This record gives sequence, structure tokens and C-alpha cells, in this order.
Amino acid sequence: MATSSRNQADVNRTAVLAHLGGHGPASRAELARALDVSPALITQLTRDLLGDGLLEELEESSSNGGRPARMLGLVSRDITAVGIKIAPDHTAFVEVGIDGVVRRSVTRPFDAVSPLAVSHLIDLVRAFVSEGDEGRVLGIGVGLPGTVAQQGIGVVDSTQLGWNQVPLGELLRRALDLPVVVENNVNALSVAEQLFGQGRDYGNVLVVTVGNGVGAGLIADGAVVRGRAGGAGDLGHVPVREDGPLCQCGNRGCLEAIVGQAALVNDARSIRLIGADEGVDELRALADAGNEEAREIFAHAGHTLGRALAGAVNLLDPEIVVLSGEGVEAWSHWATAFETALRSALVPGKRGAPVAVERWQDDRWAQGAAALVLATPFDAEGVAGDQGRLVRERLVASAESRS
Amino acid sequence: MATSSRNQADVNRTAVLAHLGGHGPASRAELARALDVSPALITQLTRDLLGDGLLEELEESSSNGGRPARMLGLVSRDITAVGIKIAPDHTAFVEVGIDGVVRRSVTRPFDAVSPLAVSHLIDLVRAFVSEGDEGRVLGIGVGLPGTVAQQGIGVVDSTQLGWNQVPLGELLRRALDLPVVVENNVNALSVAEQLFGQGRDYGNVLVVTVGNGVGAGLIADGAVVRGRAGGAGDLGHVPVREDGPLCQCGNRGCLEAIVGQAALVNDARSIRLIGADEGVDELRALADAGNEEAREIFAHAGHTLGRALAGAVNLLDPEIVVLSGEGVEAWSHWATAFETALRSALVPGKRGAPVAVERWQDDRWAQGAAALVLATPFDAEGVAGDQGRLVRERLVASAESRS
DNA sequence: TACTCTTTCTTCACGACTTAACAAAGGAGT
DNA sequence: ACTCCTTTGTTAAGTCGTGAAGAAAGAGTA
Repeated sequence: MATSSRNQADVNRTAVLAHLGGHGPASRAELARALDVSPALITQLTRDLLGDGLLEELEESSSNGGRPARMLGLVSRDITAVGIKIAPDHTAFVEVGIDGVVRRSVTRPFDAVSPLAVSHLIDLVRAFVSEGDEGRVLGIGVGLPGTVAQQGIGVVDSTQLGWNQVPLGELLRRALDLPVVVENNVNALSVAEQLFGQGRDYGNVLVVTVGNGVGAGLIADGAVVRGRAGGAGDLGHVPVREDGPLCQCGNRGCLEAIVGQAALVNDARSIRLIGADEGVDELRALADAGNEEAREIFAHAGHTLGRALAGAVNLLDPEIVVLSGEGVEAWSHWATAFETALRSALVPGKRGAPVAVERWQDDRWAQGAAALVLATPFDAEGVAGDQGRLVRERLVASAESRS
Repeated sequence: MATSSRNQADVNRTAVLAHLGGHGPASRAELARALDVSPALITQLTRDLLGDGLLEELEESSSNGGRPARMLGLVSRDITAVGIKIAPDHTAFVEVGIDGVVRRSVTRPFDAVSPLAVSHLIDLVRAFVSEGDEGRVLGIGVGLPGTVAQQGIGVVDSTQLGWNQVPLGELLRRALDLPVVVENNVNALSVAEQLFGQGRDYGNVLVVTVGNGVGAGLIADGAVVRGRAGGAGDLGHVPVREDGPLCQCGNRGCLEAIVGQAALVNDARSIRLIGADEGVDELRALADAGNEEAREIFAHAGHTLGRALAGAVNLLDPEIVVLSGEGVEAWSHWATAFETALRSALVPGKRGAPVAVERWQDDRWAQGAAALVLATPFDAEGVAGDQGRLVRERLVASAESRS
């Protein structure tokens, strides 16, 4: 109901830094417009930041009809966030600059179901962080398959990892003495997509990931929609075929049980297209080589995904749909059937909805998790509660230690 | 990105009034807690409002361990909003108190496709408003089937009404000199449901309406999700059956083409259950009387709706689903099949999701439109832009004229 | 009765933005 | 060259909110 102006001090200060980091140098007037804030405030904020030594005047200028702009730039760009992707059998670590660019990345084997999983994870994180310059790390973002309740604490439920009510955020925070944000991996990816990726200029974005499972991240009016307990985005279990194949979740005909990579591999094996020990890579190779049956499998998946996604687009009316995930590696084989099915199932007014396919890179998931940290300082109310404040504090502190 | 504190002055003042109007008298401390604002601020606001003569101290008190609370109440409750439902062949008008209760209501025939439609509408509204006490009307809310772009102006696109880019908000505003908010009817209903109805205590609500069409209103984190151009909520055109019946929208197998009232009537006619001039009322009467075929038709619809809705719930994870619309009049015949289908298609973790069925009243739609006006003053940034400010101004003015 | 405790409400100093007005610094037309 | 216009940046005053400290008013208890 009522609104309030809380700790906004550093929120806007951080927003200035992030904008400069993400979009390059800008004038004060540009900042005011971009952040939707009065020029007067920018004057004050930048004065502080210049004083703190975080910003510098670039003396650049180019007049276009009026007083030339004095550009401002970040003094030091080595402000980073660490992102972690947790999968059942491995974890990936990346360190990402404030501009969203990956600085270094590492993958490690990992056994999520082991009773030692969390303490093992802590060791791995500690090792990764100390390999870099610990002082410049703003915080740690963790992305994992599952739902996260009470974001401030970071309580994880994940069937894939076999975790039940694990307060991962709290545990990592204690062990590492750094701000930690835990989030569903698709939501993390969505944040990254909106901060640095294809969804950059939009406030309403639908991010869909295709891999072993199918997931969706929904951004409405610039904020991630998390639902009741972080459980939103389960596009994979939208029912598609009444008599469809059995899904992990126990129901029949879920989207994910038809177009997930495991399902495709299953289909291919059942017609002896690939052997019992071959997987999706071999299937893709066959399709690449022109095998009709393999192509048919991908086309069928494309068709089914297109129709199901049309339902989501009709329901949510996003400005752009971004497709990502391991599954898009074979996208050329999905594309035609997908496009046809999607367009023909969309309501006429939405038929032109843009769909962008993100080229898949292996550390994308982890990058998304890192983006979470870089985005945290802005949700004033703080979905992540305290963590946003902690990140802001570290940011300001990193300036002071430098001067 | 950055946050700002705009005209919040009156926003919070109005929030106090609305809370008192909707929930009855309350103490200052209660208000502070309910509106999530500091007690200090409530002191200031209520001092103003008391001075303006809008509030009175009720001298009530009941101590429970501490200083007794001085209750505050609205001096005058005859602050109202007018709600209008526009359908292709008729319009409904209601005047609603600040507590959400309907004071008076009127239905009038109307021809939406006529070239005189808008001017006719203006006459009807003017007549309805002048029958009451014009001074107490805060503003006018209009709900209609279609999408509304640029809420501030209120540009309407509606295939059902045959309207294309009609700046209805602007037109009404000029003619009536009152704040006007135009919105999709389901979104309006959703706002009402969240302000006064079943969704009152939740921030994530999915409102589904069943009638001739099927619609959805989505509230996430307390705000209506409107999508790219107000086009969100098209649950009716989620594709359900690949080879399903042809839908108005031109596609095949849309949910609405299977479970909409028109579709049910069609089904019944095709098996000669009802005559060519009979409709859904007769079909329902048959089912009520125990006719198996009629019951089967409703049950089939319930099943299909349940499955489709499960997809939306999996995707959005609302705290509560509210069912409404003309269609729920026959809900007893939908219920069993619906529940079974819904629960069995939900992901295990969401299987307990509460679903509330709202008893249908004929002026509900118009009531929703009126709720829009009562809610407008709170969206600080103002989805409805200027209109929120205008409503606040009228509210304050109505106080001054009284004193 | 006197004390402590709880809850309610108020006062005060201060911080974060905003608007409004103005200063600075250049282009464009005459 | 001079005036007008546009765009950028600053200063100053005012508004809306907060937190902290304390006053007010009763209940509980020895």
C-alpha cells in the first residue's frame, strides 16, 4: 500500500556505478535520464563519488547544440562478483566484472547428494575466491535448480539436488564472510539477461531455458516474478498431452517430458537411432549429418515447445522472449517447426512478438548467478533483504580502502 | 533502476483513508503497521486529516497491557467511485463506496458497434452520475473486454466491441470533467478481488474468469501484470488441443473455444440437447435436473479448464487462485472434474494451491471497474499516471468543501 | 502505593529527493 | 558581433519520510 523511502542513499549511488560499469562512461544528464532521477540529485551523488575516488571526469565533450557534456567514468573497473552454478554432478565458478564480462571461470566435479556436499562446496568457493583478489569481490551469487524460500536466508528445496530446506545462504555467508545471494538458476539467468543480455532495454521479459528440463524466468515491470515461495517459472511442467509420457514429477504429458533432452534421447533410443550409451550429442550429430529421423525428433520437439510457449506468451505478453539453455545448441533443428507452431498458436495481436535465441555458452548459468549480486543493490526494499545492503557497504568500502 | 519518492504526500494520506474505509476504524499504531510506515508519519498524516475534517477521533479505547489506543474513523463515508462495464450489447453502471460496497446500480442497453457508441456512452454516464450526488464521486472506472494501451490516455483496442485505437479515457475525461481510468475488465476485477475480495491478504493472485470467454488477471507482488501493451492475461487463447475447434481468434484448440459458454452451448446443440434458440441457462437447468449428457458437457469443460489452469499455476505459482465470471453460476457441475484435473496436473509442491470460487453477482464487473478508481491513488509512479493525482486532488477537495 | 512493563503516540533532528531558478557553455540565424 | 535557443550542470528552498528518544497512559505485581 504505502510507499517509503528507505536506505535509498547508497541504492542510487550504486546505480550510478552500475550504469557506468555496464554502459560505459556517461554525462550527468544522461545518468539522470537513464536512472529516472532529477539532475540535481546526480550532481550531489557524483560529487560524493568523485570525492571517494570511485569516479573520474573524463574531460571529454562534444556539443550538439548546447553546453557540451562532461563525461564521467569509473576509476577502477576491478569490482567483481562471483557466480556459482550448482548441478547434481558438478559446479561452475566464474568471476564477473561490473560490466557483466567474465574474468575467469572454473568447473569442478561435485556430488550434491553427498552428506558432505555443503562443506565441500564451501571449500571449493573459498579456493576459487582466494585465487583471485578477494578484496574486489562484492559478493557471491548461487544459482541452482530448485526453489529458494526466504531469499534473505536462502533456504533451498531441490529435488534435482536432493536438498530439502537447506539454509545454504546462511551457511555460505558464515563460512565466507561475504554477501551471498541464492536463487533459482533460471531466475538468475533472467536477471543477467535483463542486465546485460538481450532483454536489456525491456521491462517485461520471458526467459525460457531448454536443457534436460524446461524452465522459465519471468520479469514483469523490471522485477523478477517469484510467486508464492519462489516457485514461479515451472514452464517445464505445463501439461501438454493428456496421454503423454510419464514425467519425473509423476504426472503425464508435461512439456519437459516431451521436449527435454532426456526425452529426446529416449525417443531416439527407442527407434534404435542411437545406442544405449549415446546421448544428445550423438543425436545432434546425426541431425547435422542430415539424418531424417533425427531431424524429425528435433522438429517434433520444436513444434511442441512452440505451441506451449505460445500459451505462455498469450498469458503474459512479454516484450521479448529469450531462449537459452544447453538445448539451444541444436536450435537450428528446432527452429522451423518451433517458429511455425509458435506463430500459428499466438493470438493475432501478439503474432509479431520477438523471440531471441541466445547463443549458449557453458558458463552462462554461473554468469547469471553473478549478475544476481550485481543486481542486488537495486531492489531497494530488497527481495534479498539484508544482502543488498551488505553489497552496497562493500562497494563503498572498496572505494575507501583505495583512497 | 533507481528509486524515487515523488508525490507520495497524498498517496499515503489516501492510503490512510482507504484503509479506514475498507477495514473500519483503527488506531494510529495499527495504521502504521498495516501500511508499513513509521508511526511518526502516521502522527503527521492524521493530524492533517483531522484538521481537514476527514477523520475523527472515536475516543474509543481498550487497553491490553499498554496505553489504550485512540481509534480513528472516517468522518464521512459517502466518498464513492463510479464503475462502468461495457459489453457489446449493454453497459452496467454502479456507484461504489470507499469500502467497496455497491450503493446503486443500473443496466442499460448499448450498441458498441454503432458509430454513435461513444457519444451515447457519454450521455449514459452523465445521466448516471447526475442521478447521484456528483460531488462525492471521486472518479470513473471503465472495464471492457480488450486491451488498453497508454493507461494515462486510455486507448482501447477491442475486437469484441469492434473498437480500434479509441482514446476512450481522454474522451470521457473531457466530456465529464472527472478522473477516468480505463482498463481491461479482467484486470479491473483482479484489482477489486485484491482490494476487497478473496485475494485481500495476498500479494500474488491469479484471477480467472469464465464466461463467453476465458480471461486471467495476474497480480504479482501486489501489482497488476499488464505485459507489453496491456495484453497480458489471455488465458482463453492458450492452446489446448492440437485439432480442437476453431476459435474466434482464428486458431484451433484455444481453451476458450472448448470451455467458453458459447462452446458449451454449441456442443449441446450439436447433440440436440437444447434447441437452436436455447442457451446456457437451459443447459444448466438440464444439468441441475440430472441430465447425464448435460452434466457430461460441464464435466468435460471442468476437466479441460483444470488442466489448462494447472499450467498457469505451475508457471506463476500464485498464493491463491480466484475463479469468477458468469460461468461459475454452473460451477457445481464443473467442480469435481475440475478439481481432479487441476490437482493431478499440478507439480507436487503446488498441489495444495488454494482455489476460491467467487459467487457470481451481475454487477461484479462494474464493481471491479470502480475499484480501479479507489486503487488508483496508490500506484505512486502511477500506471494510470495523471489520473491517480486527479483522484487524490478530488479526495482532498471533497474534504475542504465539507468544512 | 510504588515499581516496572507494555503499548501508543509525539517531538526533534536529519537525510534523501524534488522543484525552481539560475549559471555556464556552446550552436544558429540575422 | 549580437541575440536567441538548446543543453548541461549547480545552488537553494521545500517536502516527505526516517530513526531515536521520550512522554503518556494504562496493566501487573509485590
